[in-house]
Formats: sequence, C-alpha cells, structure tokens
Amino acid sequence: MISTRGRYAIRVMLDLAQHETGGYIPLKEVAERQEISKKYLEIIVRTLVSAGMIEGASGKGGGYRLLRKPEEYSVGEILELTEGSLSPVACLSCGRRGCSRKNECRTLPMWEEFNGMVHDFFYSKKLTDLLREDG
Amino acid sequence: MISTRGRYAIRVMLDLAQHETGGYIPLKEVAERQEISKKYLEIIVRTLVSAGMIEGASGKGGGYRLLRKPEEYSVGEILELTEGSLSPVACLSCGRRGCSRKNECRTLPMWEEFNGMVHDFFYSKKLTDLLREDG
DNA sequence: CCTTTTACCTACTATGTCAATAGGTAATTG
DNA sequence: CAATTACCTATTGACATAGTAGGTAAAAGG
Repeated sequence: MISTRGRYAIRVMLDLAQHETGGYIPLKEVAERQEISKKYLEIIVRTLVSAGMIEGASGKGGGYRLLRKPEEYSVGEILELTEGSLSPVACLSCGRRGCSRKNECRTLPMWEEFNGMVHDFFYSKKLTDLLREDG
Repeated sequence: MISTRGRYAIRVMLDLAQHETGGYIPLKEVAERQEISKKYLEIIVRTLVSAGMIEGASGKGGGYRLLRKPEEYSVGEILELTEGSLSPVACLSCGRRGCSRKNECRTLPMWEEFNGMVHDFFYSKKLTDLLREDG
C-alpha cells in the first residue's frame, strides 16, 4: 500500500514539471492546484530537497524548482525516498539480515520475484510518462 | 506492503498442502512447524474458514483441512482475503467512489496499471507453484 | 530599512492498524 | 468424563499515518 506521502510527492514533482518556467514555484501555488494542505506538503517537500531532488529558495520570488529534466526522474526513486522502501515484505527491506527460516522459506522466492517486478515497474516510469498519460 | 497476516495465511495454507493426509491437521502442529504463535494463527485461520477456503473440525482428531486441490488456490485470493485488498492506493480500493480529482488525475492511470499487474501476478501464482519453488 | 513573501524547523496530536496475548466456551472423540 | 481440539470476545503496547500549530531565517521589493 502506497501512502499519501509518496503519492503527494509524485504530484508535487509533476506539478513542478508542468509549471516549469525556469524560476521558482511557491509551494502555496502547488498546494492550491493540487488541493493538498500546504503544511503537510512542507514536510514532504523537505525530504525531496534534502535528497537533492529539487531546490528551494526563500524570500520573495522564492519557491521550488526541479534540478533535472522531467524525463530524468523516475517514479521509483521518488517513492523509495518518501515511502522509505518499495519492498512488499519486511524480510526484503534494505538492511535486514534475513530471517532464520530464510533457507527453508517456501515463499521467499515469490516475494523476491514480486519485489523485482515492482522495482522495475516504478523505476522505468518517468515523470514525463505521467505527463503524457492519456487525457 | 504485505503484513504478517497475509504472509502467515499463505504459510498455513502451504503447510496444510504439504502435510495433506485426508484427515484434519491440528493448528498446534502447523504453529510449531511454522514457528508462529498459535493464538495469532487462530485469528488468521478463522478468516480462512469463514470464507470457505478451508474446513475446521473440533475435538480429538480435529484440526483443519483444505477443501480444494492445492493447485486450485491462488496466492491472490488468500492475500486479498486476509489483507483486505491488494490495491496499492486508497482511490482504487473496492467500494470507493473515486476522488473528486479523478478525471484530471495524472497519476491514476499508473496506479491502475500497477494494480492490474499486481493482481495478475498473485492470481496466477498457485499454492503448488510455491511447493515446487527451487530448494 | 522595513514589510512582505517565501522556505525551513521543532514539536505535538488524534486516529488507526498491527501483532499479538489473555481467558475463556463449545464440540468431539476415546 | 477427560482430553483434545476449534471457536469466540476482549484487551494491549507499539508504531505509523496524516496531519496541525507556531514559530525562525532568508531574500526581494519598495
């Protein structure tokens, strides 16, 4: 299950891509267009900034701006950053040493296969793919 | 993220399939083999029984038993039953009327595509596929 | 210089879910 | 009637989610 954090992060990135002008875009505008609480978005956007995905500027004329071209952002990295992990089960999460039943586990191969599929799906989806999406 | 509830449910079903004898298998044995709290498994197994996936019998010689052949159970139905839903995002969960931004939502098509992929993956995985799984 | 606008920061909270545990009752067999 | 099993209700501690509240710091325009 992907929470609002990850979904809102994608929508912010998309909004920044759609309204790219070269300058900075205030979060207030993004929040209004996306109909999401600005206060809550602040938390999400902070994560994006400290990971070097976007850039922020204070003061009048300030706001946020993408640091790469939209086609160079994958949905996967945005989700992994804001959600913590894309792994479907605890035993695959990064940093785990694996459970004691690892070698006899009849379900682990399935989770690994699923994990790979999810990873491939989201990492091959770029921001530009969402802009194009029919409609 | 798939929780222990769904994962344990699959392991119970697998255990019942592996130790099929025609008779009933006590939950105590399953819990010991799988190293899972029997008390917790009771809750999970109850769901399986009331959905008609397995059958329980009280008293001496009682326990649980599969009602179909192992190849006739898909991982998807077990997960959907115990986890509530396989949908990755709230807006796709069964029963929702969809959010107000549905028609303009740039991300919805991606979630739908992902949802379909997940659904196909788990519904085409059968219990027997896990029994065979290498090792 | 001062006001406005913006990002950035810390702390708090209500609600809900997860993963169990506790302590039973009912049914069935030997 | 005793042992074994499923079946049932209630409770709990820990944690995550989805925010809100109330600031400080930085930059630009007048």
